[in-house]
Amino acid sequence: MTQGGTTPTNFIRNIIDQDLKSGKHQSIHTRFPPEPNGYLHIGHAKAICLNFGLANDYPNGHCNLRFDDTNPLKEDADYVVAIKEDISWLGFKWHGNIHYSSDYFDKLYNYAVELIKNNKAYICELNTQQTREYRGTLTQAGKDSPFRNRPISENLALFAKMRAGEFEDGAMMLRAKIDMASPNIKMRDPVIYRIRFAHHHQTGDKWCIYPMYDFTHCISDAIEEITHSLCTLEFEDHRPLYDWVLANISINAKPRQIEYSRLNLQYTITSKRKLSALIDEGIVTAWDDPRMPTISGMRRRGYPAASLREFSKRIGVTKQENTVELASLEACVRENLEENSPRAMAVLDPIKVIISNYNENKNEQLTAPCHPKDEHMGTRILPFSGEIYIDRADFRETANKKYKRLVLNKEVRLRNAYVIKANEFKADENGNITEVYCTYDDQTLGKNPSDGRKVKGVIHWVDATKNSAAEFRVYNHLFLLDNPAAANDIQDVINPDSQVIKHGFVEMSLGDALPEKVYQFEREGYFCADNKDSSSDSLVFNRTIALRASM
RNA sequence: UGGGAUAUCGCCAAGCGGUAAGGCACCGGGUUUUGAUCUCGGCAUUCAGAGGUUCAAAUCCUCUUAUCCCAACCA
Repeated sequence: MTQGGTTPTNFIRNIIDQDLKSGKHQSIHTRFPPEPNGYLHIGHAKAICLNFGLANDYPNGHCNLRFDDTNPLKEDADYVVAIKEDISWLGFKWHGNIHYSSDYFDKLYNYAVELIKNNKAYICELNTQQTREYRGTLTQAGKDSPFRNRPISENLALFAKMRAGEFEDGAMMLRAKIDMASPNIKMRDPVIYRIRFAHHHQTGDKWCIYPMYDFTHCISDAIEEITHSLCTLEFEDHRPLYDWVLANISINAKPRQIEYSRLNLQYTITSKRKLSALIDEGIVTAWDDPRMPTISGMRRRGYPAASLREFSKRIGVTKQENTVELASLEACVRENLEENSPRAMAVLDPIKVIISNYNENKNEQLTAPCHPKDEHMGTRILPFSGEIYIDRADFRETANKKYKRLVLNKEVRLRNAYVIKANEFKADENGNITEVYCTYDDQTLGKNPSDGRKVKGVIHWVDATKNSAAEFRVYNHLFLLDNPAAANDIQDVINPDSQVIKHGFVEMSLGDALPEKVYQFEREGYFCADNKDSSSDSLVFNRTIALRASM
C-alpha cells in the first residue's frame, strides 16, 4: 500500500454514512478533547487522525479542539501550548477558535441549578470514605445517601454557598439523583460538582467549585453541536450517564458518543501518568526525549508527521482490544523516509584508512546523487583526499565469503568513489585496529574495473580532512519487554541501552543540517540533527530508525 | 445470574446470508556502487467452541468458553 490514498472504512464511518443518508445530520462535527495534564502520545495521534480525519473527509465536516480542563489540580497552561503545537505539526487544523470546557463554567453551573430545581441533583455531605461505602460494590447495590432527599430550596442555597466559597474543600458535593441500585455503578448518583480551592490556568480564581468530567463533557459537546463524540472503550459505561445528563437539562443538541478501542503499541507505554514518571525518575530527559512515544518525542527523533498519519490509517478503528507490533509503525516511518530523505554518509565508529598510492596534492571533489532514484533531489560534493574514515565494523583481517566489506588483501567499493584494496593495517596494544593502508584503482570512479574483476562489497566513508565531527545518539527500545505495562516495576524492564552515544564524522555537506530534517546515512540508518542539542559548532544526530537489516 | 464490551492468519483488519480483501511480519527467486530500495512468488477448505435454521452461514438463532472495562469529590 502506498502512503496517502483514501482511508479504509470502519464502523464509525459506517455509522456516519447512515446518519448522513437518513438525514439525521447534514454534516458532521467532531472534537478532539485533550486534558492539558501532559503531552500527547501515539495513542492521541490515533485519536487526532480519527477525529480530524473524519472532519476532513466528509463534506462540510468540522473538528473542534477543546481542552477538557475541569481539574485545575492536574493541569497546566504549558501543556496547552505543547498540545496545540503537536496537533499542528501532525498536520491538522481545528475548526474556529480553540475551546475550553472552562469556557462553559457559567453555563454548566446554570445547568446544575436546573437539575437541582427539577429534583435531579442534591448536595451530599458524605465524606470520601462514606461515599464509597454507600456506593455498594460490583455485585451489591448501593444505598441512598442520607442527604438524598434534602429539599430543593436547601440544595439551591447550599450550592450557591458552595460557589461562594463558604465551605471547605471536600466538605460537600453536588450529586446527580439517579439510582443507587443501578447495576451500572456510574449511574449510582455520580458526583457532578466538587469544591476545589485551586487556581485554574484559564479562569484564575473565579471558581472554587469545578464540574466533573461526566457532567461537563456531554454538555460541552452539545453546546458545540458535536454530532459524533468519539472516545475510548473504557467510557462505554459512561454513555448512559452522558445521555442522562443531556436528557435532563434544557438543551436541544443530542450528540452521540461512540467508543473505539485505544491503541496499544509493543514496547511502549501510553499512560500519561507513567510517562510522567519516566521523566521524574530521570529515565528519560523530558516529554520530548526521542525515546518517548510522545508526538514531540517522535518529532524530535525524526518520525515524519505523514508516517504517523499513515500508521493511524493502517491500524484502523474497531472495538477490539489490540496491541500493534512496533514493526508496523516502523514500516510506515521507513517507507516515508526511503522516498523523502536525502542520502549522505557518516561514520559512527571511525578507523582511518590511508590510501598510499593517492597523490597527496590531489584533492578531488567527487559528485554524488542525493537520492538513488529521485534526481530532483540533486547532487552534493564529496571531498576526497588520500585519507578517509570508514566504520570499524567494515574492515576485517580475515572473513568468510558472506562478509561483503573490506578484508585484508581484498578489494571493496567506496560508495560514490573508487575501489580500494587493503594491504596492511596497524593495531594498538589491545589489538584494536587503528589504521588500514590501502591502494586505490583510479580507473574505477563511476565504473567497474575494466578487466572484469568483481568487487563484491560497497562501504561508506567520510573524508578525513574535510568533514564535520558529530555525536550520534543511537536509540533502541526504551523497554526490554514488548508489554512493559505488565511489569511489576517499570524500573526492572528499562533497556539500559535505549540510548547509545557514539562519536564520529559526517560528510562536509551536513555541516549545516537543519534540526528534524532526516537524512539517510547510507548503510547506517536514518538520522536527523537534534532540535535541542545540535548546532553547527557541535553536531548531534539522532538515529530516527535503522535500515531494515537482512543477512 | 452485578453491568458493559470483544472474539476472522504471528500482529492489525475488511467482510453485514451467496461460498475468506488488504497491510505489517515471515519464507523463497531476481535486480542493485546502500547486506537498503525495487521486483516476482508463497503465506486462513477456514472465521473462539458446540449445536441449530437455510439450497447456501464468518455473517441469523441457542448454549458454552476466553479476554477486556467499571466500585477517584481523575479524565
